[in-house]
Amino acid sequence: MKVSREQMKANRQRILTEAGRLFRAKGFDAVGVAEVMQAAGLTHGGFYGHFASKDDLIAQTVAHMFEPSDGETSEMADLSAFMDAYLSPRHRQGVARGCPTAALVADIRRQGPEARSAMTEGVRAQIDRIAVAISGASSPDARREATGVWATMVGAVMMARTVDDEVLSDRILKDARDWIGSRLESRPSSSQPVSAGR
Amino acid sequence: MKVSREQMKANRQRILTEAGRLFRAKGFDAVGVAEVMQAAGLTHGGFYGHFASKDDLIAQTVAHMFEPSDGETSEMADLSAFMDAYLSPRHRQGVARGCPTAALVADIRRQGPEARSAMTEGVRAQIDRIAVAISGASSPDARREATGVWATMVGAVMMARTVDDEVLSDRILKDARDWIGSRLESRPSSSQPVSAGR
DNA sequence: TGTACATCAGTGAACGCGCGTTCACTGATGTAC
DNA sequence: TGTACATCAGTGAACGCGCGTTCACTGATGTAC
Repeated sequence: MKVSREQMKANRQRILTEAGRLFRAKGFDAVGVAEVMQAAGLTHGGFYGHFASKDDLIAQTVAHMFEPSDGETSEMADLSAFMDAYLSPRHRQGVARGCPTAALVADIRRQGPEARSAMTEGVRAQIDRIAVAISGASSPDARREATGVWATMVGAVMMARTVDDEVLSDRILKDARDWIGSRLESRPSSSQPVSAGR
Repeated sequence: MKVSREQMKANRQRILTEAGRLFRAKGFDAVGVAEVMQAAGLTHGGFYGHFASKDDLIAQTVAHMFEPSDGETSEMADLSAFMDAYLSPRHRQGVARGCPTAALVADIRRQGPEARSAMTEGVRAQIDRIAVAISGASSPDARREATGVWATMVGAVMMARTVDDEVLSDRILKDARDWIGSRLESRPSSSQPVSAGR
């Protein structure tokens, strides 16, 4: 049965949100269209009223995940706190609601151009935010350092998630945090906020 | 038709090698059993004479990729050269023959226990090798630093591979290299070799 | 404001393709004599 | 050493399941009058 235009928009948002969760948790291939629709409280047949194909859903979901969520500014309030949260066991365990970059960099490499370009902008924006948080502006020098910081964070979380030994996993997160910390603490730093994507 | 025992062993090795290439390039899901067998010069029907299932192939391939190849020692000859090669456009482009960790961390997270434990040992061994290369021994302090270095390298290569802007991609590799370099150069360092796996 | 009707979001059955897996068969290997 | 035969690695057709996609249908929405 037909639903109101607002309801339809809400349904579409719900599909994107649930797809974001499921894709992060299981990867694009392991999540079916029917599963996404069911998670959104709909049946699979209606899918093609919202999206042209599964690839289209993937591209739009990636873009959606990188859009700053409502409460967020594009500024990083407290770089140190952000790093603590990012490199925490809690974030390691919460893949489905965690950073889309750490969850999907590898998968997006094999996706279409829209998905890749959405992630590219996400990476660029994140490096800029960290650069501003480090030095107060996005100068080339600050971006250089921000790139190192961001690469370390993403790499550490991904390894910590794959490793099957919790002691090693905890150690990876902690060591990465210390490694970044000792590198940055010798710097003049102004505190600014960051977001990891929704 | 039956083949000699040696031939059969050689076939099995070829299957593992080709599977390693294909899995790194496309991920586990996108590569079929038939495709692997064809790459090894065989037909798909013979697959189950070598492996119990596709999952079994995945587990054994992961283990195989992390075994040091014939010429390699488990020592890292020159850490600086290793980092240069690892964080190079050449390695970024050669996923299929490149580092299994950078190619498959994300995919292995969703695989069975055997695959995960093989990768865990691979990560642990790599951190130890880097620790030895940094400080001459695998002390806790050295491992702490080695973990930061390795996380940065893996994270940078993964992001450089996904980003669709070659300028940004090159910059990520270079900035990560500089970031690590400036961090390590203030340290007393003895040179020792590393391998990235085959 | 109320009524009649065209629109169209969502439903659920069905289709078709690809892929993992099975199996009867083939013919070279390698062993028993 | 040579021969007969049992073994078994590899072949290719076939099966069945899951998943992306299509489509005829339903019934609430929202517009025309």
